Amino acid sequence: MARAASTKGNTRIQRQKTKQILDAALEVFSTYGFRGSTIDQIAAQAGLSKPNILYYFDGKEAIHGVLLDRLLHTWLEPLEHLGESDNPVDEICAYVTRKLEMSRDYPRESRLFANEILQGAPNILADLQGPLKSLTDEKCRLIQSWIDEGKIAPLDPHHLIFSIWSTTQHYADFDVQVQAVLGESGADRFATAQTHLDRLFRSMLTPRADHDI
Amino acid sequence: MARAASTKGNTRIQRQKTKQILDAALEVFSTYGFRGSTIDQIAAQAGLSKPNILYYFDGKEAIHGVLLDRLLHTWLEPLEHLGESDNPVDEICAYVTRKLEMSRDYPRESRLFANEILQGAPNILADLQGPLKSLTDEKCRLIQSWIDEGKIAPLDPHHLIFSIWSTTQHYADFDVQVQAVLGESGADRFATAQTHLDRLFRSMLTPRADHDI
DNA sequence: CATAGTCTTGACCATATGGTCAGAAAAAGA
DNA sequence: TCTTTTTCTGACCATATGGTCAAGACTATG
Repeated sequence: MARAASTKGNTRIQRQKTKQILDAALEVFSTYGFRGSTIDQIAAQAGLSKPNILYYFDGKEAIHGVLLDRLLHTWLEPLEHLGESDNPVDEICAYVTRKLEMSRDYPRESRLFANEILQGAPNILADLQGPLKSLTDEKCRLIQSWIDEGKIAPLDPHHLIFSIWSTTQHYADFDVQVQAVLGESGADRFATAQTHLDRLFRSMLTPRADHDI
Repeated sequence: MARAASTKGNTRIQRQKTKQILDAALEVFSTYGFRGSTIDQIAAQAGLSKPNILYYFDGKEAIHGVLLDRLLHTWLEPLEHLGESDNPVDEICAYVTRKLEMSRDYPRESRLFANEILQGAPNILADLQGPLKSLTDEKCRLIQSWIDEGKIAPLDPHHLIFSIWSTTQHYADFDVQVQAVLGESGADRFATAQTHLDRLFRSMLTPRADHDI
């Protein structure tokens, strides 16, 4: 009867099929973007018929919407865990590591997000200006306090976060380019990236004698 | 009569209209991606009729192809200028600055490129594996020589380049997010980013005493 | 100004795509 | 088993979109 507009989850079959569809949709949307994807593609990927897809979801946009909702949650989580610490440099580097691991383990989510932002974030602009901005501002105040205490080198917290996001997500969003440029030696790209990024941010964050800068 | 398959350029009108169309197409493609864009959109943006667009180009894909060709040239140029220098740190930082300026001045080109890579680079994969890889490898050897001479700190040249690309292009590709997070204070985002990135890469590149690492 | 060549467009076509629907098939209850 | 509910599908519809074409409008030039 009356049920959630876009997410069924009562029956066993409903749970299984919705999951199946969302996984297929993530695969397709993250590869071709929203407008570049078709319900038929999603159906084929999920091994279901098109009308069957539309039996579980109210339309192409509804599927996309559910994916974006879940994505935002997943995406914000690591930053939420950036907390108080005796050693802020390690704390931030741990965040970098975590973000890189997400690029390695959830590249589809990263590309879905990138696609959405690239096209002007038509569906998640409010979330960016609301929850994301709030959380980011909060963490920037924390970082600023570390700077004031002299625990990390002085820098612009917001841009530090942008640098972390961009460098780590690059390995998911631009993986094709990364692999093309690295060629044969690209097999261990995430391991070498980990070493590189840790060194990059550690060297920037570690406070040093005044005369160095 | 016989003329270039996709680029007319003989008559004055031809030059003007092709330019007009390419500019409109860049606007549209960079915003909605290839499959998300329609010839009608491009026509509207260019102030021309759809058949008129198709009079100058052999189809949607041909327009996209021309844009990608030009893009690759424009995109590789800054890296080509990374050359010998007494002060490698300044040289690399100048490259960072140049890349950031390109994000500021040519955001559409950056997004067109990002869209193409995100979707698996179907049209430029060969260029990535060929010219781009060659150029990158060459510059990495140069960077490695600087490392060997002790002029810059030891690091992975390829990943250094990835970090430069990602951090600078982020300000074009993810501008919506950057502005959402920065809010009111985002007006001077490119200026503050410049300061931040210069500091970031300078601190990583500057060699220091062994005991520091 | 007449003519050849260039440019432009309204009308049209074929296909792709999002979405609907009536009814069949399968599960779940009784 | 019989009934009810849920799940599934072939056939279908309306629209959007890439692309064509014949004919008209314009431009340069002899």
